[in-house]
Amino acid sequence: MIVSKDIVILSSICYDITVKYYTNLEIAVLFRKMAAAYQILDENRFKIIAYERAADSIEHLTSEVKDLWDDGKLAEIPGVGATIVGHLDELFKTGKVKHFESVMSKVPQSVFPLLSIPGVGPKKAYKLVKELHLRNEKTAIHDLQKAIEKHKVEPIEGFGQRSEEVISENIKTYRKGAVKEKRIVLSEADAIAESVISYLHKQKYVQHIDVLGSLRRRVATVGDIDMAISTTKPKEAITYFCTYPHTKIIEQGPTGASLLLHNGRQVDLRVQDAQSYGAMLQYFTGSKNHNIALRTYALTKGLSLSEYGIKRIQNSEFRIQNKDAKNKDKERIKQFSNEKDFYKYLGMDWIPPELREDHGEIDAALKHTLPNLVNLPGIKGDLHIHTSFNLEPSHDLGENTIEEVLDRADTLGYDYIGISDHNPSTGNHTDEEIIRIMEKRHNFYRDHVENWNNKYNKSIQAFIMLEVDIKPDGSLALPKKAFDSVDAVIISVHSSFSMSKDDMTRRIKSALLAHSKVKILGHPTGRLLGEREGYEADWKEIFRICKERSIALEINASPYRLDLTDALVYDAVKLGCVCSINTDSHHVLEMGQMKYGVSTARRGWAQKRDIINSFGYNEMKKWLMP
DNA sequence: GCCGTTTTCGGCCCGACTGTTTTCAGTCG
Repeated sequence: MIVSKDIVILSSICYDITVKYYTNLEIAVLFRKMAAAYQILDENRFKIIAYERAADSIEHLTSEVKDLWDDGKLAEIPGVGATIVGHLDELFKTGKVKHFESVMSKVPQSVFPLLSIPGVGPKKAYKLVKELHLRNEKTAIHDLQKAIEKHKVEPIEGFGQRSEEVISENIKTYRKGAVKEKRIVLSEADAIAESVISYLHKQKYVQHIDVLGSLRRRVATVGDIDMAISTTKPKEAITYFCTYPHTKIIEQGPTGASLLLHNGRQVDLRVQDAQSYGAMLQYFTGSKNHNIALRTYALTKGLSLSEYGIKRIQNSEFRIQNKDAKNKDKERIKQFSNEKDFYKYLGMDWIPPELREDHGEIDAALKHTLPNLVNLPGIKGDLHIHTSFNLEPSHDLGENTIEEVLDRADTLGYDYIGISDHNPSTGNHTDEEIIRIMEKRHNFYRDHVENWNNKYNKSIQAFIMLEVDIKPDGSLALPKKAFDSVDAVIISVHSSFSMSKDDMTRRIKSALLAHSKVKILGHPTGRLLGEREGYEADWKEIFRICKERSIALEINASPYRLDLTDALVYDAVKLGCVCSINTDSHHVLEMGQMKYGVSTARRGWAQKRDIINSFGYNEMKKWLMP
């Protein structure tokens, strides 16, 4: 979950520097700084929450706030009301917000870097800055460490010997870079989770194990790995969990424990008995915003939700009176052994974890209009596979032969595949050479696929496709005549990523219109998780053309890409576009990564009808080669 | 400061843990 911690990652973006263009992330950071400042100034806590909400919501937006401002649509952002619209207006017009400046002037800037230390929030940071006279924003953490060495923190009111030690330790953790900033991709998180799960399964008193949090929701990147078990022996289970190889026990209590593993990842375990396991799953799956929305709704029905179950409340006064009568409350709590019943009790359908982001799923669950999401068994083929056939491309060849690819497709139960090697390099060949290579390739695949099917008495169909580069000017890196040797093509950007939004939009648009055999736009945003942000483009415009020309948007299933992103899948599907979930495999093992693309599609509310490779072969052929 | 599922005022999610405390504040998820 996003907390004020990432304020410091961008500490170079000082609020008072006047810049003309603010990115969403910069605005989110600015708002979180405002929330922290308000906390220090003891402002109304709901105002603080409002700024944090607005920051979250802006950070996860698919369009740029600046563009919404241009279109006068700022108020459509959830959590952004009249006041913040006014502030953003001022920010975009003048590069600053007078009200923010006046608030910031009351708070020493050196508190903000301290917020990146785990366990240090705005209040503690402020106290430390004030008592220790930490005036320099750039050296604040270093200066704090020095003060700790001289034991100057211990005597400060509200601190003590133990907190001095803890802060010192946490500064070291932060310095090592072990703190949250580095999220990992789903496949890595899966591997860690599987290892812990098999370790826990060795104990017979462990009944159920489930992965929770962002990993269960299949978010593209994961911070902590959350899991839950139901057991008859909670105490033993937690003690046993803490024997899993680790560098540090971060926390250990009667309801769970957190470990820091050798690889720097944190694993949180929650423990519950079987009767309340459903409520626990629901609660720790999140997202935070989904749970807040769900609880807000429940309150209107006089119900209060927690990880233990659901209890009836009369009014808020009653709640306060009963705060100390906790045990009594627990007796009256309605327990749920599974999630379905939990949601049912609230009058709604069970919500698939991938949808739990407070994007309208609660409303849909109440009205019984949740989408029937696409799933892995519904996938009939993979249209983006590279083989080792050497057509002298400008990018990587695949590592396996067409036969090995067909073997694997058979194992995966596919009806068809698309062979989509990179186009022959244009620099090293004349057009005539490329046309000859492409003809040779076509015959090669036709013969080899037929032979393979005859040999094994199978009937896997292969579309002979190609992944063609979109050149910087928007033309395609394949001579017109060479299109005769393919059934259809995927077009992708593989170079010149840093272009202006307008230029990139023009480039992609012209490539989409370049040839009638263009049927798929490959990894549309070009992002590489943890390495490269996707480029910007006018997606609405691109989606519009794709819909018009019957071109699918690829959901590239590589866990390092997941591109289209979930949020853009949502937009695309809503506009009536179709998508194609492809693995872009360069090795047959990667063909197993289809599940990551499927979960991304599900997070984008995609149904079977929105995904072309859930079509059977005949329908697919009709769509791909009209 | 937001928002309307009790709709333009009066609410706003809930609990665990930690450390410094003797009933609570701060932080976290």
